[in-house]
Formats: sequence, structure tokens, C-alpha cells
Amino acid sequence: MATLRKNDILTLLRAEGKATVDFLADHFGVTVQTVRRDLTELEQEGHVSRVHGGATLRGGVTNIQYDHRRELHAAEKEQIGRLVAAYIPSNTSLFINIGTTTEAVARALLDHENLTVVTNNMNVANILAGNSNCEVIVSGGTLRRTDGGLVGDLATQMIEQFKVDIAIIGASALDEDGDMLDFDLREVGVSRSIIRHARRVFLATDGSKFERTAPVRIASLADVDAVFIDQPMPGDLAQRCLEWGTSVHIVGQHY
Amino acid sequence: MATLRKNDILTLLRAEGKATVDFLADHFGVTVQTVRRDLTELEQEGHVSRVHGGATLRGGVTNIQYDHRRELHAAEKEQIGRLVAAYIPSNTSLFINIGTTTEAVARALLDHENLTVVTNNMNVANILAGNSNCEVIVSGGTLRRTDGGLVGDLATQMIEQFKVDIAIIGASALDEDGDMLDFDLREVGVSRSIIRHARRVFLATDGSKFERTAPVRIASLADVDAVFIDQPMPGDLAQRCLEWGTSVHIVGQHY
DNA sequence: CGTATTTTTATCGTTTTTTTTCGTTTTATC
DNA sequence: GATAAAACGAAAAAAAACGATAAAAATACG
Repeated sequence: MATLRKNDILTLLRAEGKATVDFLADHFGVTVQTVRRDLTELEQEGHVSRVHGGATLRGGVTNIQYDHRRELHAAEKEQIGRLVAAYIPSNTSLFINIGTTTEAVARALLDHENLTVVTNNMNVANILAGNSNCEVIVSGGTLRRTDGGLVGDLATQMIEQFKVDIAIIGASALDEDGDMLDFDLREVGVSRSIIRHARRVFLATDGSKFERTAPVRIASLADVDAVFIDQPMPGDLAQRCLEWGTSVHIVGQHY
Repeated sequence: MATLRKNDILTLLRAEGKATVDFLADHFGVTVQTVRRDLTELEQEGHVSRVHGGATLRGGVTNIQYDHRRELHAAEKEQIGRLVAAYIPSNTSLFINIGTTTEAVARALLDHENLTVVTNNMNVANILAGNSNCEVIVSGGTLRRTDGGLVGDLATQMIEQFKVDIAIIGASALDEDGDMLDFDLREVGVSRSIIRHARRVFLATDGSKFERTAPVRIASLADVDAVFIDQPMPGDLAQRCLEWGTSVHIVGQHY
């Protein structure tokens, strides 16, 4: 239910960015319980983020969605990261794309020697800055705050100036036909460009991506050389990957 | 768990670069243990780097030499940063170049509205990621670990695709003839390109740079529109700037 | 005016956060 | 390299914030 007070709370939050429950209760001359109810409702409506003791405007300083996304399946991602890293030799040039799983790969690459890494992911650049045996080349682009990605034409343009040994990409979703999907058209442009400018393409993803969907098609699993995943693929996709010549590497399974 | 205080700590760190546990405890009126827990959590969330006695903003390049350089004349740099920020209106497009003083400017810009900032400095990008009113465009380039700079042809190439209202540059050294100097030839190329592709050029520097020297000449003070500095310039340089039409703004002196 | 509905407040047990208190580790100084 | 001071983490106690529910107040409506 919309009330005058809830609107006022929103305007106040827009001005201040944040407010405590006590302050709001005092300011509107109501009890804290009333304020709490207001804030709970505003949170459910997606307008504010509730924190202990108060609330902040949604989309403010902290990025809840990304933090949450990074925590999701964190253990699996670390395993996938290590698995991919095992297939990356020293003295190699790499693309590393946007995504929490690709960041896990970057972390697993901290001990590798003599890598040249091109990335459009600020987090990957920050991580690999810690490996002094690794030359880090950052692609240009517009900084997307939600995930540290560099996107847009500038990123694509820049990537086209390289040709690397291996590209490591992620995907927001996968479907059982073997298509890789994403949400942001601008990012898909970058991903396609990365695939074109790499000799081999590795997809790093966790199995939960099969349970999600996204509107834009990046490419087919037929276009990648290897898939690294934490659980077997659904349906007959494993068989089709075999036909496509796409090797599938599953965490914990050694050949 | 997100709290109001943890968000505030983050904004404070973005503005200051670093903070001690004692200062934060005093500032928020809580005990040091509470601050410690906050910082530990923020570290686990990947937002800050914990150091003995306090914390620093994460993301960035952690380099002892660079950290030391950043602490050098830190107070002066903050003042210069605020001074420059006062001359930057809202709704403006900016270049921000490599350098500890330019980073201080970025920190002072956290409250500005509607900026478009192009930068080849990873630290600046990380700082301004905290200002959601600001579009951040990162130039491509090879990551230089010593200072988070993006250098090389790629950076130059990318900068040439822009034309901004104001460029904010620094310099490693200045001489009494009014020449700006630097150490790295690759960086000088970028600086020159930035000067060419901005309508106005601001030099932000501290007076100690007159006591240092460097091998490569970037340009003359005659090529910049305004100098922001913490102390009067030596010799007859102030007079010559007047002849060149280069305005000089000194911290603490109001006109 | 009286009743029904919504909104707010009061109460209480539960959860979360903060502080207190300890021994341990790190850093600074001689 | 020894010693003192500062900073640290862990655990228990205290305080604050929380959600749920029922009572009270305000509002709506015939």
C-alpha cells in the first residue's frame, strides 16, 4: 500500500542516500515498528535496500546483486577455475572476459608464468596485477559498475587488434540446445569478437546456468573448443559436444 | 551483512584512500573491535585491503613504492585536488591522467554530478566507480603495476577517439623554464595525446616537483590553460605564465 | 451514529549487533 | 635481538534491532 509517508521516506532517501530507523521514526513522529513496516514494504517493492538499523537507496554504493552473484556457487567456481588453469600452459596469451567464473579462473592463474592476458574485466585486471609474471592488457570501454566490466564499441574495437592463443569466456545462461546466452547486447558483441580473435576458446561455467535463461544468443557450444563445468551436462548435450568436437571437462573427473 | 556504517566506511575510504581503525572507531562512535569486524567483513567481500592498524581501498595496484609516493605530500595533494574540483563544473567531460595528484582530484570529484570521465589510470577508475553520477570510460593499454597506469600505443589510440572539455594531467617533474617532464616515454606519448584532445588543460601538481627532474619533456606550461599548485612558483615563472596566458591557482589564495 | 476496515502502536520472544574481556600476534624502539 | 606498546582475534555478555501478534486508534462508509 502506498502512503504519503512512504513517498516521503523515498524522497528523503534520495536526498540523503540513507537513513536509520530511529531517525525516520522521530522525523515522522511514529514508532519504529511503523517505520520498519514501511521499509520492509519499500524493499519488497524494490525501492530500497534494507540494512540492519536503517535502509539505503537501491543501486547506491554497494552492489548487492554482484556481491550476491559472486557468492553464489563460489566453491564450484573456484574448482572450475583451477580446472581451467590446469589446461593453460605457461608462455601463453589469453583473453579473459567478464563474469564471476572467469574471475575465478584469473585467481587460479596467479601462479602461472609468463602469461599475456587481455581482459575487459576490471576485477580480473586487479586480480592479475598480483602476478608479476603476467603482462596485463586492459581493453578500453565504458565501466559497468554492476560487475566491473568494460563494454561497448571501444572494447570490441580494441579486442580486434589482438589474436591470442586461448580465450576464456563465461555465459549468463545456457540452454539444452547448446546455445550460450547473455543479457546485455553490448556485452555479446564483445564476446563474439573475443571468440573470433582467439585460436582456441574455453567456456568456463557452472551447471546452474542450465537452469537460467537470457535473451541474447552469444554463440553455440559448437563454436568453442572446450567446456569446463562442475557437473555433467543435461540431455544429450554431451553427445552433441562430442559430434561438434567440443571437449567437455568436468570437475573431479580425470581421464 | 550490510550495515549503514560499512557503506559509510567505503565512501570514506574512497574519499581518503585509507583510514586507521582508531580514526574510524572515533568517527562512528563505536569501539575498535566493531570497526575491526567491519573491516574484516569488507575485506572478505573484496572491497578493502586490511593492513595493520587500518585498511585501504582495494582494487588497485598495491605497490610499496607507489604507496609511499602517494603518502608523500598527501595533505598538499588533497588540497590541490579540492582546488581543481572547485573549477570543474557539473555536466562536463574529463580526461584524468596517471599520477598521485590526479588521483587526489578524482577523490575530490566524488560529489560532482553528471561527469563523463575518460582515464588511463586504474586507480582513478576504481575511485570514481563510487560516484554513480559519473560515467567512467577506461582507456585500454598495458597495465603498469607500479602505479596502475595504462600505457602504450593502445592508450594513445583510444584517447584520440575523444575530445573532452577538460584534461587533468600531472607531471613527474617541472623545471624553472616551465617545462613539464616525465620518466617514461610511453607515458609522455599518452600525455601529449591527452593535451591535443582536450579543449582546456589543467595541470595539477605540488611544488616539490620543481625540486625533481626527469628526462622526457611532455610539453611547456604555455600549452596548458591553468596550473593548480600548493605554493608559489619559483623564479619568474609566475610572470611568464601570465605572458603565456596560463592562469595559476595556488592553494589557499582566493581572488 | 455505528460498524467494518485499515493503520498504528504496544508487547514479547528471537535474532543480530556491539561491547567487554581475555590471551596472542604483530610492530616499533631501543 | 630483546622488550614494550599497540593491534589483533576469539568468545561470552550486554544491548540494540528485529518480526510477529494482538490491542488500540484512526479512517471509511452505509
